[in-house]
Amino acid sequence: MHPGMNIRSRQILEAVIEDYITTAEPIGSGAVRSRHGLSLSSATIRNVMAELEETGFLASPHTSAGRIPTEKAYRFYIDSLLAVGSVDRSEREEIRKRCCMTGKDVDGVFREVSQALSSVSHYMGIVAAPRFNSNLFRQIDFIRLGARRVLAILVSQSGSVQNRIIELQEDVAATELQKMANYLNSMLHGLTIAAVKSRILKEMENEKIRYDNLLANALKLSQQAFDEAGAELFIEGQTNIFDLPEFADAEKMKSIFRAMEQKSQLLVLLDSCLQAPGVNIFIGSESHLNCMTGMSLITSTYVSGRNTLGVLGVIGPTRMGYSKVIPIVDYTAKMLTKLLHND
Amino acid sequence: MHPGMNIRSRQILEAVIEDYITTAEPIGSGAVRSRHGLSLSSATIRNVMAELEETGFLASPHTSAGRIPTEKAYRFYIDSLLAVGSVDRSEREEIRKRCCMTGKDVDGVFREVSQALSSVSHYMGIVAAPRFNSNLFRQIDFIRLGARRVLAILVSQSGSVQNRIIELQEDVAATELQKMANYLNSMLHGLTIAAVKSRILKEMENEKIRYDNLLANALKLSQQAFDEAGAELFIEGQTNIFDLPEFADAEKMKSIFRAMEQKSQLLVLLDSCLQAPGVNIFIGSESHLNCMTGMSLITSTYVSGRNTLGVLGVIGPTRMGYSKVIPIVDYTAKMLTKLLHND
DNA sequence: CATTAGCACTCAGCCTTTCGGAGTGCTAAT
DNA sequence: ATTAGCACTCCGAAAGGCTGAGTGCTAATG
Repeated sequence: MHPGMNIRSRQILEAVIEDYITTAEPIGSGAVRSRHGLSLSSATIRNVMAELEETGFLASPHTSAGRIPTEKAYRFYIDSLLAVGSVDRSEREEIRKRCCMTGKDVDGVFREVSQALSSVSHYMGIVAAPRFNSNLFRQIDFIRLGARRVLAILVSQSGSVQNRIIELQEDVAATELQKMANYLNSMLHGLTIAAVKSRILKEMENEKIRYDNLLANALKLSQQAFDEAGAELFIEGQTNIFDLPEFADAEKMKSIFRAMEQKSQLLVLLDSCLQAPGVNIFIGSESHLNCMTGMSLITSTYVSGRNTLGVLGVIGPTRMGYSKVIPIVDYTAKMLTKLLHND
Repeated sequence: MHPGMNIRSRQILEAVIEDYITTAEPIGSGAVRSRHGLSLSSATIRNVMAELEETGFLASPHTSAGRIPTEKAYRFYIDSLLAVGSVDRSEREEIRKRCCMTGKDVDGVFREVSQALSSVSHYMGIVAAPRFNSNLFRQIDFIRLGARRVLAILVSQSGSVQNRIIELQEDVAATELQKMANYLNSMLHGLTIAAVKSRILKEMENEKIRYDNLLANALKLSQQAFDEAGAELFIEGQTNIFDLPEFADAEKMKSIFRAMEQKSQLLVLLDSCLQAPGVNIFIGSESHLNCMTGMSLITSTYVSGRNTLGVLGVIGPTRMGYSKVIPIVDYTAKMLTKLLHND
């Protein structure tokens, strides 16, 4: 329980927050009274609201407007007041329907899940694909595209496929490439991609192999093939936030789109969620990203066995419908976990 | 030469168009005179401009504003007036620098080219990847992900990689999958993907094969693997158009983003360019897409040998800097052509 | 002593009015 | 044919006024 926060204050704070979430407009004392059947006069509510402003839970845009919740208020709301709802049948249905893999690209699955999140929540859906690095190696293939050009195809245990084009110094025959792939496949079987990388470096030191032209080349090739790629982030439903009144103004739209364009900052934030299993919530500045001003992020992790694979979530305004969205994110993460489980 | 269009009218029309391209504001008779050193009075210019309005080349937003060019004017400008410039050294440099394949994903190459287009033109870059269908088959691979889940990896001659997750009725061993892939690879070698599909259907009719469980299953699998995927369209630099004054208003931003989200309409338009080699220009409504109101599209095709592979281009406002952008699109298309050429 | 009615006060948002400037079309002079 | 001159139009910014929602304070009330 928060100091200086009796039952009545909590009720009023809750009322303000919930009304503000639905209307996006400052809430006045009268509105609290009429919309929540409190047997109090607006004057009393005004007194309480003034108090809540003093303690930092409410703020007023200007003297004669109603009050709006501060980040502190949302935090308190989520930690102490919020009754987390459940996911509607129809929404569950939609998420489930979209969570199917057959006939899709692996990336396509993540994109689809991201779309599901955005469509059900009406905010932006976001899915960070598993870091390729922490995945288990499954297979490598080299395909000769041209005289000096090779396509490397990497497949991980979870089924992610990456491909890289590699330019060579000299021509290599297709049969040679096949041999190289065979050699690498047997050597690297069952290692994590991270381990693969260090193994390749170690092998390259090996005197015997150094003088075997084929193997030396194979290692050089594979080294390029495993070069770190930018982790993939699927953000969908950006146009959803266009309809929110707080982003009606062109300047704010700009800044949000700019922010979503450079995904690296977001990735850092999402990565930090990998350590914290379950649902995480970042309200406004809690994310320490200035691109997230006025926005909140709800995340959850999807796993495979004991391994945390990745993070997904919803980005919306700070006044987002937490009681609805939290269970949606939770449910979707569980669905994706189930989906990725190869029995 | 256009009827009723003498030298002076052309000069004035050109002046209005070029000024409007740089300022985005209606151009008055005075502005034409002062900014273009014409030895004519503004009154004369006014007369000419009134004439140009009659013939449909200019329009005035209201009585006491200057004139803005119509689509007809842009069309005339491009067909008859425009001195197509060349690409600046520094811009060529940037495009060239970005057009490199090593270490990239195949899709990554197209995305990068799209980014190059947007960054150099300051509008939106757009690249349609080659239609998988018209590509030549190179290789198929099946990887067993789990008891009833198989990952199919398709590689085309050009190096595009597609992967599909396929759910099976029953478990299939990895060695079986290998055999299936071998069978398909030898059968389908050198066909176009379109031919592959019909070949598979035909084979499935074959009585002998019908009763060979392995082969029958292989065909069923491959059929799913070759199921049409949405063609890929890479649109980059959407935030560039935020800075254009004509899209400063929130409503217009919305509509553009909505339009870019559903890429299918654009794909149809781009597909139509596949037939017309070289640079194509669609001014405003010429694209017959209402999502392109007020926007123009400049495209060019990239090829491999005699085959047209795909289309790339730039989307900007109708008042875009054609003399700059046309050579950029042209140059980039040629770079991509060169890039994709496997010697 | 907590609660409430009453009241003066504030201020964003909207509407209206005003006004200047940029640009036009027309006419008469060159 | 060209141009100077002039009356006219109309956008858009600036300024003023009004309204209504909402506040804080005070004094009355149970």
